[in-house]
Amino acid sequence: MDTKQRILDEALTLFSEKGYANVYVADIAERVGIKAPSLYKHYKNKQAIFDAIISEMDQRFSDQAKQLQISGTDASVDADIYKNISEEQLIKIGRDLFLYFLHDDYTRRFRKMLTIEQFRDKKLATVYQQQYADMPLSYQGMLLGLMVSAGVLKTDNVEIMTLHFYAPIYMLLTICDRDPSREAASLVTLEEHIKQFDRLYGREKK
Amino acid sequence: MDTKQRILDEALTLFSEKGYANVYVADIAERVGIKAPSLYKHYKNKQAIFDAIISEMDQRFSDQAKQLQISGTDASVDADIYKNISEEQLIKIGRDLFLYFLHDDYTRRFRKMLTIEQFRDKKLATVYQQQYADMPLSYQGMLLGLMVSAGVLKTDNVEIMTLHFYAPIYMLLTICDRDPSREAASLVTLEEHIKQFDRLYGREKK
DNA sequence: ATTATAAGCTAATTTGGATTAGCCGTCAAG
DNA sequence: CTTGACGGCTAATCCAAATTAGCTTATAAT
Repeated sequence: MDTKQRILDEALTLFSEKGYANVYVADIAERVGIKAPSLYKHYKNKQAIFDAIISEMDQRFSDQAKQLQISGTDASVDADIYKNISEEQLIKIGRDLFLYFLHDDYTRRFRKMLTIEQFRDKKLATVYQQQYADMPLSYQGMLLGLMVSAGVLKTDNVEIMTLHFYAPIYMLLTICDRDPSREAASLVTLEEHIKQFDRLYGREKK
Repeated sequence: MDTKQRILDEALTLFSEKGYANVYVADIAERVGIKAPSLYKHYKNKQAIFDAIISEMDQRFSDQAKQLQISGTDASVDADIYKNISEEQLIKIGRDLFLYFLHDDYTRRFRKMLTIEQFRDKKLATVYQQQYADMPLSYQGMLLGLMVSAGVLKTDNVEIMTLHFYAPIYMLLTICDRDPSREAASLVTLEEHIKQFDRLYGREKK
């Protein structure tokens, strides 16, 4: 990774831990292994570093959205995948979503930074909203909707069902962001959550 | 309210909107209607203002915890209140919880400030965790547990049931914090959530 | 009445941290 | 081989904000 990119990377790490205002350009430089004034060979000023992070994020997120769109259409094409989905597979979906959000380095740092900065900038609030509320809900909603069509799950309100699926995952995620030592316990809870979800919405009632 | 208290109040408002580092003592002073140097007649420095807010918060929260403890014990004494609880009453419980968290001025500002500062200070993360995750879960868990005992709700895992009740409320709350214009829609969703919750866990399956 | 204290003000002062100036070595293109 | 762009450095400089100094007024206690 070249210096210009490493600056973004280290800056993002620091911003996600302390917030923009509490990070000194000297800190960023030190982590990159250069002196503060050298940063200015790459970016006009501190704000420009932040802006570059945001536009990189925009890029990644829109790429990702496209990917989801595609895999979304693909998924609806061979919807019969979901006909015979098992509880284990449902657990896997939830667990993968959770662990991706929690461990993917970029995602995790972006989310934490957005968490800190969301109230200062309406745009950031909107990005957060889309990325961690609206988009997961609509994407998961589509998947679960397929399962409803396939008859694996049953409900007359897919939206609320999706909320019931995703909100606990989201909440556990914010808990682990705040205190990573709770990850193990959260994974157990997550699994129980999905089992219960499956029992509640699955065709067979016990 | 005397000046000393008004300083805390205005500082909290500003901290909850911009975060500690982005608030200037001159801003706080202006809102109080005095000049910045006069603040120092009341507090040693900016940090002391923040600390005073935190210790006031500690106080309020521990008072509140005591209250809940008491009303908790009371509630279990006359547990039969919950025998005949209706769907409307369940909705009211969720709605009241949601609107209290969302509109109570102190609670709302504290929560937003904690949201911003949580990653900088382990103690703040812990307070957030207790206040908006663990305590609501244990308190609501107790209430729902009573309803299970009373036979109104049915589950073999009260903890997960409580998560299913509370996590959507929590998520809608963070959505509204981020964008208050979504409050109306969130209230509708909230109501549907609880109706569905009641159907899922209620004794009568439709 | 006198004085002490509280609480405000204006005018410095201090300071931390971002930014700029200007110099130097390296290396690729001509 | 030489030049110019790139990316680094040290040593200023600048500036916004926190904080301090020191004066003033009001009020309450002696």
